Amino acid sequence: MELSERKKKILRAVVESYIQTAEPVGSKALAELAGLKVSSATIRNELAELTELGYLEQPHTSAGRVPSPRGYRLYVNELMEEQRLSLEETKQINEALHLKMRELDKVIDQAGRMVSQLTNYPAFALTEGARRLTIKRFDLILVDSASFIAVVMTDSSVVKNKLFRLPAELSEPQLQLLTTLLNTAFVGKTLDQLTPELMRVAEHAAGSSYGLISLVVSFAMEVLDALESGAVYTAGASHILDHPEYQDVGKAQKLMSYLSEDRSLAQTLALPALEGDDTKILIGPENVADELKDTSVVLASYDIGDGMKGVIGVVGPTRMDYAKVAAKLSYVADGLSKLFGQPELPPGAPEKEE
Amino acid sequence: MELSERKKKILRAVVESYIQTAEPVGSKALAELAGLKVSSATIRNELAELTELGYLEQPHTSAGRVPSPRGYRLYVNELMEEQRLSLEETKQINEALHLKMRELDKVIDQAGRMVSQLTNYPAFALTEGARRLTIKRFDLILVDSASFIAVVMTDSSVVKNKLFRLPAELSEPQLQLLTTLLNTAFVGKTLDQLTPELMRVAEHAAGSSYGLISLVVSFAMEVLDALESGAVYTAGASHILDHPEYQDVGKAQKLMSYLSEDRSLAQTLALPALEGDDTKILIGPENVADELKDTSVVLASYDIGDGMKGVIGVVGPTRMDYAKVAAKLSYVADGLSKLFGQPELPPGAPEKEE
DNA sequence: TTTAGCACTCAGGAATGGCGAGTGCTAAAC
DNA sequence: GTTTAGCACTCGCCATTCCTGAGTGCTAAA
Repeated sequence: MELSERKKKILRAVVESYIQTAEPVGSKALAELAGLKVSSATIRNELAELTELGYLEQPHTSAGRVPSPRGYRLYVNELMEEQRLSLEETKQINEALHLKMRELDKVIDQAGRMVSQLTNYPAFALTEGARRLTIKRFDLILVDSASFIAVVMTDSSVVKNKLFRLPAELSEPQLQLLTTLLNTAFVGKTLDQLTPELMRVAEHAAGSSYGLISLVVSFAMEVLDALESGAVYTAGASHILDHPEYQDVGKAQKLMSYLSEDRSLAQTLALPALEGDDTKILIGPENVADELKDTSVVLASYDIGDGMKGVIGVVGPTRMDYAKVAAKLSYVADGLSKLFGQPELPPGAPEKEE
Repeated sequence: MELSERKKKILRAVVESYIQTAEPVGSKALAELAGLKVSSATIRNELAELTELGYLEQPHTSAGRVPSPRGYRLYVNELMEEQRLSLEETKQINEALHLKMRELDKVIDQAGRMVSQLTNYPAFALTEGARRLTIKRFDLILVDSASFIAVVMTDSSVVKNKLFRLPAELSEPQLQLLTTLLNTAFVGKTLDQLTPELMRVAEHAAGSSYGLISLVVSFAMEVLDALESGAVYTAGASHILDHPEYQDVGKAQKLMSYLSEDRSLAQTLALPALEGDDTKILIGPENVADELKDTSVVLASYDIGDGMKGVIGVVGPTRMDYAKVAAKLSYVADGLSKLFGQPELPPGAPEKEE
């Protein structure tokens, strides 16, 4: 059954007022607020029906009404107006995203922090790890006679490095030899294929090199493993204390400790978000995780190129300003996608804006 | 005036009991607990004197005693027994430190998290940034015909990289030329010396290369800047909610927001800690920062080689288990120093244990 | 110097009562 | 049929009061 226009209008007013004040809203306040030219009594009747239909709840008999999860759902689906960000906000976001050294993990971490700051809710960002990666190239750079840096590049174009200090001297030619050896024996192999036997063979070919091959390959394996298993960043957990629903320290603590468990976050939240393309909103009991049953989550996914995806999201009380949060979040997610897709333009070249 | 043995014994018992229970401790409980063969009345007299001397405080007339900051100070200086870590704990710490890819920032971040988890207090770790750094070497690696990776190495042997995507093709010889150019013109220069003019000259010498020189040098400048200004990592802020002194959400929030301000953390806490070598304990009002006046901080410094230092620390209520925290913290700090000083041993080589 | 005894203090919890916001229902008005 | 005014009723919140018990300081005896 479709709700009458007036009921919708009232429901919307209840939700928006409650989002602002965190106080149950009564018939009298609504009569003034909702732009309807009816008395509080009429509104009371409507409220009673909306309550019966399950869109509103009453904390106790003599209190005003509060939206139920179902009420929020209806609001989000049908009544909420898409929020446009101000020019200033978009500018701010763009700048923040383009700033700083652009290493994959740094940017994503940064984006999470930014979203948290922007919305005043805790935020998280995660990258999916799924595809089997391989090493595309090894480089060894001599630092001084007793140390060198190994640079490995994966086929997803991520580069990681590590400094190795040696117990003995090493010459440039030796290093060259090692490099060639590494590049012929280990490039293009997945994690499983980098077997101990393979290492032993290569080690043998290298002659007396203090087991350097194994060291570098182990490092490469660590890199592959870390990338394939994805990463989780959280930021701004302390923001939950800003909101009156978490005056109860126990509640706040529960949510916080949930947020700091990277693994459960990834598993219970990443899955639903990666399916659709759009922004997703999960309201209270719609969440799978028990810890989030009275919490809402707004999610947006982004592309990091190469077919891989990530999710960025915000957690807050069900009384969350969904319109604003969703707008900001999806703008940031789009920004991330573009960032990873777009070629690096030299400063002189014409820039594309939209 | 030196305190009598008995007074010390009582003070110590008060501190330790209060650390455990967070409840003011009364004369009767002390009579049983403190291993003294005197009655509660005697203890009352002693307590009264200790209170007069400023080592204890009374929340209100009819409550037990609580250590004052001065009491804690005496406890820390003279009465506290150094805590030895269990073998299991040291093992756990060592493993955690040696795990994972060993990039400077990752390790330090990791160490902070570990300390927080180990102590159940919020922790932070920061690296000092002071010395003027220079770039020691540039490497450009072709990824495919339209992108390359720039690898820069500083004279402190830190390596950072960034992927550049180009709007046009680029060949291996071109890249070689650029590399040589970069290495002759910009190596050994400090941040200030990397002037726009210098860049323009080099750009000219490179001919038509889409302003790539500037791009790479800008990146190098970002790297230098980031390294010179140091970094701050915080972890486990949510742990403050575990402790009853922060049942008051307002207090918790204040401390949390202080902890998330990297800058003030670095300035007000780093300075005192970097002077001495040992573990430092700052109790309540001994802290410079107003936000920490009723909070204690335990600090330990570590070496990251090359004359540079860092600080790792823990924040908690004055009722903190100083002995345990200090032990763990200094163990981790030592571990870090060793980690950065020690050569990388190949797996076959004999390992030194202590 | 230590101890037992005792009157005193005061925070914290339970019990009480008034207040007011908000409701549901009824009956009249549109 | 819908809307409105009126009114009795409910119940959370707040302030007040009272009571209890832990812990104290003081005094006088051991």
